[in-house]
Amino acid sequence: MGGLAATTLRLAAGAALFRQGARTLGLFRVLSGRVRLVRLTPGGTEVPMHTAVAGELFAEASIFSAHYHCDAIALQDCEILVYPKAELTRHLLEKPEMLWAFTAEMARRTQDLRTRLEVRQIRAAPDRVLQFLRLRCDADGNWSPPGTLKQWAQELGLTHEALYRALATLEREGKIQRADRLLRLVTP
Amino acid sequence: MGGLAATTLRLAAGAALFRQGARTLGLFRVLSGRVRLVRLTPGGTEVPMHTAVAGELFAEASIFSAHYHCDAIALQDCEILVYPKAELTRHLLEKPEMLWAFTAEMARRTQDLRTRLEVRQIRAAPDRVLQFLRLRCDADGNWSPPGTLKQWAQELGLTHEALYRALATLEREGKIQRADRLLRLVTP
DNA sequence: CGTCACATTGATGCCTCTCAAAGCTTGTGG
DNA sequence: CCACAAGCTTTGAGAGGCATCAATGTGACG
Repeated sequence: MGGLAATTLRLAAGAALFRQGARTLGLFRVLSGRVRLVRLTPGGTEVPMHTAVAGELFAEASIFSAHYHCDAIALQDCEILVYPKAELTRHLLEKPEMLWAFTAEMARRTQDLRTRLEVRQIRAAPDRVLQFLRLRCDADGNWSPPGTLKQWAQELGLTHEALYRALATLEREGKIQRADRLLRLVTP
Repeated sequence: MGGLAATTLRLAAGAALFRQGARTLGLFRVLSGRVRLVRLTPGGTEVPMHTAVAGELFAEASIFSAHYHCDAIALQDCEILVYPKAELTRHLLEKPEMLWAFTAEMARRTQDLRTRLEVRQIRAAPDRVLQFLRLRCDADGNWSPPGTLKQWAQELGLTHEALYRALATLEREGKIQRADRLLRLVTP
């Protein structure tokens, strides 16, 4: 964001940058670490909506809302850049090509959310994991979860036990291979 | 969309406006009827991403993509307005306030998708239905499903049997009241 | 070396999916 | 006006799988 004033702040692992219902300050860029956006169901379970990694912008939708609809929780120690809402708004309105890029980013978020929804519709845990891997792995079928398996399990909407078992099953069936943290998809 | 060329077309109930993977034409407005955007899981189940009602714009994300990521299926007989992609792009870039409104609409979509994700995380069918109603009902706690209960069940990510049973359970427990198509939420 | 969180496996129960069958509603054609 | 067909609605029975609770192993870090 060339020439846009911004302040940085630090966030310890597990700390909240903002909570659902809080007034929106603006939006954020992750400089280092990872931040997860989660909603809480009435039952109290956390539903991850997005995980922003280093370099990434997040909480875009908050520009158009007076209050946040999610909690933002640091998964690790983080450095965060803050773009104040008012300035950012002015900035975007003055430079249409910037706004265009911003809109394109939001479109990508939409696609990502739709993919999440699609994956969550698959009930069988092994199939859900498999589909997730298919969508995320590189050309060689490799992928590594960024963070713990427990965190990944939340992302998938499974208990961690279910994920462990699913991975064990898939490996037993020869559909994936595991080497330390690396997962390889064995394509038929 | 003032002054933007557009053509209209008709769509019979059940017909597809476009399919996943097809080249993007542009975007659409529903003049009458209802159109559902669905993705297909590898297992073949349809996952509804959005249901556009009369007056609503849909397939916005397609402006930034060469191919559609969803199927668009008419739930009823429909009239659809088509905005060609190239013209629309030019139009949006020339009028920043138009682009701003467009972006705001995308932000709303994002929130809607997140709500969907949140509701789907609730496993127990009665609780899921209840939460859906809480989010959708009016001030008096009333809501009516637009369309059949089967369609609603898909929207909820439940089998229609599970939905019928959940509604029966909720009514038996006095948490909702049913009168023909109308549902009333009994708040404690 | 002790603590704490993650990783893994076991046993149990509940709930949704699946398959099946029977009322009910709507529309169509004779 | 009635008979039939087709699709929605509703309820039943059975099974499989994930959540839950529980216990143990393992790794990192002070």
